[in-house]
Formats: sequence, structure tokens, C-alpha cells
Amino acid sequence: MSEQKVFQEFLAEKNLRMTYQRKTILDVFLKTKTHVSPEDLYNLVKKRDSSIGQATVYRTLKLLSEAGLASEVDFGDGVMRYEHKYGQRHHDHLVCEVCGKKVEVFDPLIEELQEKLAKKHGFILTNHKMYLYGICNKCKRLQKKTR
Amino acid sequence: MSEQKVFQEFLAEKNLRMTYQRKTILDVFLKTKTHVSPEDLYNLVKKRDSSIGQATVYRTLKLLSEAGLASEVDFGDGVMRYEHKYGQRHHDHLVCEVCGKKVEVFDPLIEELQEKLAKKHGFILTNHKMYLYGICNKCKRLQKKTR
DNA sequence: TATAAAAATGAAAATGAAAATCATTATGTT
DNA sequence: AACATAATGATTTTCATTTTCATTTTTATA
Ligand SMILES: [Mn+2]
Ligand SMILES: [Mn+2]
Ligand SMILES: [Zn+2]
Ligand SMILES: [Zn+2]
Repeated sequence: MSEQKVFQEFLAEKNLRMTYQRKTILDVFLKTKTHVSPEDLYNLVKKRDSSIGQATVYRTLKLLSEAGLASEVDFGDGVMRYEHKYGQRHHDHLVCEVCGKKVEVFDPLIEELQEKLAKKHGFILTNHKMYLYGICNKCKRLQKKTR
Repeated sequence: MSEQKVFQEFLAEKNLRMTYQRKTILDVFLKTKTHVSPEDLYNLVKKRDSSIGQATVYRTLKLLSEAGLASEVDFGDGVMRYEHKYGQRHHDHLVCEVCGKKVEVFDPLIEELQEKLAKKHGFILTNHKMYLYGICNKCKRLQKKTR
């Protein structure tokens, strides 16, 4: 099923309306590749239609998250970011603290152990956030040279 | 070594001064049990000495983090929190999305796999954040009753 | 199709945590 | 003491996000 269709059904379910603005924002969002902030997206949306307001972009990103089309990514720099979720496998993030490089990573065993760990404490796990911070290969090499 | 001593040495190392305010803020921080926000701590500090300003509390918490005495905890609710780090084993957090209950958890195997996962991508892991969100036992039972 | 009800929008203002500013005060060093 | 440096607290600023609210758009109903 297409993302537009998923959104449509999500909205119908909640008695919300598929408006021109929401359609446009989803469309522009789907064209992005990396992790976009609401402001990033707002700027892209403005290019297509400058009458769309940023409050609507914020509101729509919330809806896209609820609909399972976007997921929030919080690198801890004070700005929320969003990435595609629909049809994407879940993954976590590895971030270089020097150059900011982001790598999407996935380890099925870690995922399984997270589940078990939660269960062990009587919890049903619904979701999780995992961010690994380190120094990437390139920055490692540069540091050696400088030393 | 005592926390006060650790802080003292950290400050000396950085050519910073151990002031009455810093001493007081560390002291009050060490008396806390759970995850405190800067504002929480500011309110506690005010009780001891109402002349201490909140900017100093923010600044000192930053220093305590650098000194390895406190660690930042970000539950994603827009407020940073701090917890004791000195002499504490590293742990991650399991959070109930219904009642907000927080459990401190640790799985050595997960930690090891995080290390390996980073290495696999050419990174040297320096730290990580892991938050598990779910529904606790108590809230699970309450939900069943209501249904 | 007209009409009423409900939802959505955009501009602007409000919010709130955190950081920055800056005049004043405290501390350490010759 | 005299000077240099660091720290402080009141205040202002910043900036992402949320809220407000008058207006517009969409949908349901007559
Ligand atoms: Mn994951
Ligand atoms: Mn951890
Ligand atoms: Zn790097
Ligand atoms: Zn609970």
C-alpha cells in the first residue's frame, strides 16, 4: 500500500481530513533522504507552496509519526528529526562525536535481549531508543596524524 | 576517594575554583536519590541558601558531568535530568509509558554487543544511550480490569 | 444546493528550558 | 596591598516547539 493511502486511512480512522497541505507535506517528506528537522522540511515545503505555515508542518509531522510513516530521531542536539518509517526496517544510530557522521545500524540479538530485559522486569516493551556515540574511522586517523 | 575530593581535583586540573556555591550544590546533589532536573536541584539548593542563583546550578551540573560525578539522563520529555555517577555501575533505563515508573537496568551482553556493533562499523564506542519504553506490570493489570 | 457543524489553517504570540550577558563580587597570586 | 582571573546572580536572550484564535476549508445534513 502506498504511503498516501496509509495516511488517508489513518486520518479516516481518526475522523481527520486529508487536506491539500497534509498531502503536500507528506509528499515532500517522502522525497527527503536523511534525518530532517521540522524546519528543514518547512523550508522544502515552502519551495513548493510558500503559503503553507510551519505550524502545519509541525502538526503534520506529529500525525505522520502516529500513522507509522515517520519516526522521531533525537540525537540530543535540541532539534527533533524525522526519518521514513514505512517499509523500513527498524534501526538504531551510530554517531561520530567528531564529524557528526551517522550510521544506521541493526543487531537482531540486541533487539532480542532488550525484549528479554524488559520482560525480566515485568514490562511489555513497546519501543526503545538506542544511540551509540563514538569516533569514526576517518576521524580516528586524523587524530593520530595531529598527535 | 570522596566526591568532594574528586570534584576538587577536577577543578584544580582545569584551573577552576572550589567555591562555596559549588560545594553546596554538589552537597545537595549527593543527597538526592532519583533523577533530578536542574530546576528540581535549584529548588533544593534554595532551601539551604536562597542566594544561590539557578544559572550557577546549571553551570555546576555541567561541571559535575564533566568530572564524572553526575550523568545526564534524557527521558525525552524536554527536561534534562541528572543522576549520581560516581561509584555507580553504568545502567540504562526502562520506563513505563503509562505511570512513568523508571527501572534501572543493566545487561552485560547488550553492552558487549553494542561495542562489537560499533567496531564492526569502524567506530570506537565512547558512550551510548539506551532507553526502553513499555508498560509495567501494575499498569498492565489495571488495563485488563478497565477493559 | 443552501446551511450548519466540524476541522484545519496560518500568523502571531506564548511557552519553557537552557544559554548568554554583564556588572559586581570573590578568590588566588605576586 | 594590588592586580589578574574566575565566579556569581539577576536579567535578558535564544530558539524549538506549542498554543491561540480569527479565518478558511471541508464535510455532513437538510
Ligand atoms: Mn533499535
Ligand atoms: Mn547506558
Ligand atoms: Zn567522524
Ligand atoms: Zn506503569
